[in-house]
Amino acid sequence: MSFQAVKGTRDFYPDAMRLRNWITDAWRRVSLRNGFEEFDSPIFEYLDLFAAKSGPEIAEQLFSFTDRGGRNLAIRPEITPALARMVNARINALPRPIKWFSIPRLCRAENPQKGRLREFFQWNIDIIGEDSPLADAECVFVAIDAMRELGLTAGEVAVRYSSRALTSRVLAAVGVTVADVPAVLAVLDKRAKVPAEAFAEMLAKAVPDEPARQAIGRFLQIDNPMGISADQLAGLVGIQADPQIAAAQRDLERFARGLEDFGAAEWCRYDSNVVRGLAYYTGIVYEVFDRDQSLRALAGGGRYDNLLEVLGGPKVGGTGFGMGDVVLGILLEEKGKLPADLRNPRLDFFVVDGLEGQLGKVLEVVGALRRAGLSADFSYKSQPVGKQLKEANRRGAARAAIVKQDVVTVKNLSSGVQQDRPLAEFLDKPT
RNA sequence: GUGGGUGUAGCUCAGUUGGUUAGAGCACCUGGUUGUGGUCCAGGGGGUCAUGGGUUCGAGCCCCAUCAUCCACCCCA
Repeated sequence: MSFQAVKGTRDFYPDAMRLRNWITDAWRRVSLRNGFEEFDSPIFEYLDLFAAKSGPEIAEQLFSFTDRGGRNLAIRPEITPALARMVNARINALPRPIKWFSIPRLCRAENPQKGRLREFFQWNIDIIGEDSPLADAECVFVAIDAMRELGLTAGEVAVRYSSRALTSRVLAAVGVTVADVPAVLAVLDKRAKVPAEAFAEMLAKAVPDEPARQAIGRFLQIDNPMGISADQLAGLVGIQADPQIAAAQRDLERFARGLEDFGAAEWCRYDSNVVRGLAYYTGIVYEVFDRDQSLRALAGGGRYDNLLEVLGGPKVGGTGFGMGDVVLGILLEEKGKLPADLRNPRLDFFVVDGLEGQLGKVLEVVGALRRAGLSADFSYKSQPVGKQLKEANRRGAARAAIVKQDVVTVKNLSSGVQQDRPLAEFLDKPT
């Protein structure tokens, strides 16, 4: 009888674990320096929490089960509902804006393929209780800050953003009913992913009215809706000017200016094709992509002003993004960004028995080093100095401490330089 | 759920129209050599050739089924 890891899951052997930590450590570092606090939630929740946010169909796409008390539970496929739940529970006590981050382990019952597994880690950055588009801009800045931290450049990844508020209002203005807007948005989301004819066909099905379709086409051509007035935009599309459209434009404009002030503008551009699926987004939305666009999105996010309310809280808006470890890992690997020294664990000292037969003294030295906060290891086997140094080298030790009668020879294993020191002194002050 | 590709050692892969006890490199273990390491040499462990059936005198190789995995579609919080 032999077992293997479940479909779509990964074992993290030490090599892979170092890589995972390298990424999550960077996420954590970046979060903290941008003023975010870490939180976490249980790995399973009531199924209804996810169903309330995403509809009952979601149950098919997550791992759910019934506990012995008859409760319907599910492993979290995302952490945002839990975030909303936690914030709602203390909404009046938390100082705002609430800037929180998390690096949860998530599971989704989908078929695995490139960049998509059934279990993964996802970095989440959220700002709740701040309506200004500057909060959205700050989130994008944080995403870019992380890209840079991991060694990626503006030539390798890009952020594409748009405004769901603007797009929705324009659709309404050309005559798409409120009920049909989600379906049309779903079609727009396909624009860059399917051939032009296929897109035209899908759009014709969703919007039977020919003039309305042409107006939508004109809107999609606009590549700088924040650089023109509401009247100009209305004129270009062929619709009536609308205060809500003007408001959405102003938000986009403040968002774009914020990105510029943050020094992040070169990473970002407006793209009307960005819609973000059928999610709960209400305002600015964005995705981070590799420039070659050979992979899935590295991250996606946007503003969600109704989510807390939908989950039983007050109408407090939020904005944020999620970034998964899988696609990011593939991109970093493909671009050769993984640091070479991830191959070896760091070891400050490897303690060598220089006289073969005084393991006790070796342990004494190892203990002293470890108490001093240095990483140190040794060989269990009694063997010649040469073999021990071979092991030290294999273990990636920076230095070897060769213990003799009353002397320790400290050898730098990269330069080969070595120096004798009295044992007592070394034990007292190893560095 | 649908379609396609691939399954031989821990990893990357050889394996001739089907022909004895299935191989290499890397990794691992042991020993030797190098003044105290990175080199080099020798040896070793490890494979029911994914699984089950079939064809054949004979199957890693051909056929069928199953399973796994990868890629794409659906979906994508």
